Amino acid sequence: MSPSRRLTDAHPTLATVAQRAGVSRQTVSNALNNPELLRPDTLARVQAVIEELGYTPNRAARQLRTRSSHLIGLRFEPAQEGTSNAMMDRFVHTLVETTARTGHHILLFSGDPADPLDGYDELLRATAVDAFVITDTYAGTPQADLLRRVGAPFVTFGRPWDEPDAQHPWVDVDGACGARLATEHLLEAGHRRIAWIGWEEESRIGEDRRSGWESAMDAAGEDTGGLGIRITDNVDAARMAAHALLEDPAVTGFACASDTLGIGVLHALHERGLRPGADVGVVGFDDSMGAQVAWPGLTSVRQPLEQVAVEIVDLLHTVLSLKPVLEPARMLEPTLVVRRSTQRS
Amino acid sequence: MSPSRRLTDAHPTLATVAQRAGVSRQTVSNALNNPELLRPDTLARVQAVIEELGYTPNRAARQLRTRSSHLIGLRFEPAQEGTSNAMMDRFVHTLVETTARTGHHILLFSGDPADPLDGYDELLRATAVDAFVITDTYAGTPQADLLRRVGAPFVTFGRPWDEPDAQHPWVDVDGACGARLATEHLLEAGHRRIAWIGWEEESRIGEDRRSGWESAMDAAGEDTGGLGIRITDNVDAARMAAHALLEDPAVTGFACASDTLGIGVLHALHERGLRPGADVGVVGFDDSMGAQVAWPGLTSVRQPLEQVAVEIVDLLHTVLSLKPVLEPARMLEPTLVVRRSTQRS
DNA sequence: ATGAAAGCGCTAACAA
DNA sequence: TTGTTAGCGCTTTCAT
Repeated sequence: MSPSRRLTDAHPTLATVAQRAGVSRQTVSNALNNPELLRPDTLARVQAVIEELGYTPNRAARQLRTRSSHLIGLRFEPAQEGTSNAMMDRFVHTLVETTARTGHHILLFSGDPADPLDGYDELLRATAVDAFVITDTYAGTPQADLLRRVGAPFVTFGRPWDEPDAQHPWVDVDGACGARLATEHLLEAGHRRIAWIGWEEESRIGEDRRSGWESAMDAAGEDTGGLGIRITDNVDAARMAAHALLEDPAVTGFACASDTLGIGVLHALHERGLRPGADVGVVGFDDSMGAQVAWPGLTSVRQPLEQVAVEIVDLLHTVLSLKPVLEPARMLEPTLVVRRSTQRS
Repeated sequence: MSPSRRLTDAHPTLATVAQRAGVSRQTVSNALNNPELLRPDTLARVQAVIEELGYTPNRAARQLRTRSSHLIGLRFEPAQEGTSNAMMDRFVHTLVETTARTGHHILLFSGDPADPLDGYDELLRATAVDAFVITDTYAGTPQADLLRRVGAPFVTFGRPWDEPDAQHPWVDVDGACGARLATEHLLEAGHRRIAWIGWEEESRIGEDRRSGWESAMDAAGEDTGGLGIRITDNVDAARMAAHALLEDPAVTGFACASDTLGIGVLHALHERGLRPGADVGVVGFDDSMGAQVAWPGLTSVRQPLEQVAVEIVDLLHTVLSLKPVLEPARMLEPTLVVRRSTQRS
């Protein structure tokens, strides 16, 4: 058995490479960061030694010198309103992959859930990260205010609800558009009295989505009176709300603010012996695992999370390069994933 | 509007604090790292200045000097076999919180999915991380071999299937125990012929779980012939497998390797007009969102992911402190979350 | 108990 | 095109 080695052992440095290649340390540094400055043969020689020794620049030293850690901070919360865990996973994965393309990594940190600002300042003062991605913007954007104040680069996933003309870069998904898509889809299937089951009024995301339902109904000349319900995000609450609404046999469509709510409606239909799709159309929101496995399949609005991540990284690079941000606000459109809960046949 | 400031501006350093407090830089450093060396009044004075200036030591400089980044590397994959996205989320969150308590952060990196080793070596050579947490151990542990070879500290979530006496520290959840729990629960509810719907034979995790079903059935004196099915992890495959098994009316129980499979069984019952719980008992695995929202509620085996994370961090600290690891292999037991799919009433 | 000196590995600025 | 010098902010060692 070979002796256990510590991480620190035997790491070649610039000096090792330089000596071996018969050049100065600076030349090796240039070979890495400004290869066009070297004569081709010198470059080749240096690169060969780098390869041979398996040399990788020490991050700490580089960071100390350049004041750039190539680390992007992301405060990692448990499930958030409007963003189920699995959604975060899709988002974060693309974020990791996309930032990796420019040698950046994601640094996860935690913070007191009661204090949306917790954690940011310390990482900043320690110069541990170059920038932040902020995801919990649904309750205002105090983090954005803080970071703007201290001049730290950041991009948010989520628009600044309370300050529509805040100048910071953000990417968001148009929830109203998603709900409109859902409602129009139900209208096309022949449903007229389409109910909305959404979240409490305090939820900005919830109200935004609801507005999409309203506008689609208005455009179709349908009355929404008594059809818009606000409840907590919970299967049973939705089940009971659906039962109440279904007392009126004219109600044959449900657009919901989440898959959880949509599944609650499905349960109510089941209990009433109504057939999802054939008798009553139901659309959820988020295209979560629940929507995929629910019986008989729940049509749902899917957010382009991968694209959100890509756009965020793009904005991040612009911000970090100190270039002016041409399009600091980017709204992406969700799509509808059709399953049997809205199919008549 | 205040002028935009770069991250680098105006960060106080040791020297700033020292000057302000009228001591040497060294004394400030000691105030931070060896406060017991200072006279109480000096310490108080220095701490006051640190507080006043909002000083936080520069990570890069400290890392360069101490060769410790306080960063833990975690390769972030999309959904993995046996670990749904939402599960990873629960696990990672606790990991972030627990490591934070000792000033560590999680660094996410990606790697070529086809190469389980991709990414590790580079971070190691750059001395970017102090240690790794490895989660994708279901297909062997080549990463562990690599890291052991180069002497890098790490802990795996998942036992070394192919090398049962590998000496590296790991934490895992006893899947056989979980399946046994599920099967015994069904037996207690009065079911005798209990089928197993699991994954393909190549899956170590799948075979481990299956063995728990077998041992529980054996202990109860029940024959398992023809009752153990191996399919891909997919609702429809499970639905069809369940239909086939239900041709034998004596089959009234299903233990499954995942919630997806359990939900497939629920769909089959529904199509046959059988009542989950009352007529046929079904148990899933993972306690995912699907199990919670499935109609009428799917009993499921829940992994103690939070505890897994805590144990991993504990092992990590031991390894990083170069102390001998007393209990390098830790097997945790899952629990059963009972819902209506196994309730007779 | 406190201070001075040295150096971790790198790159920016300048000199050759 | 390449080499020399200096210094990023910190901690370790040794002297006081």
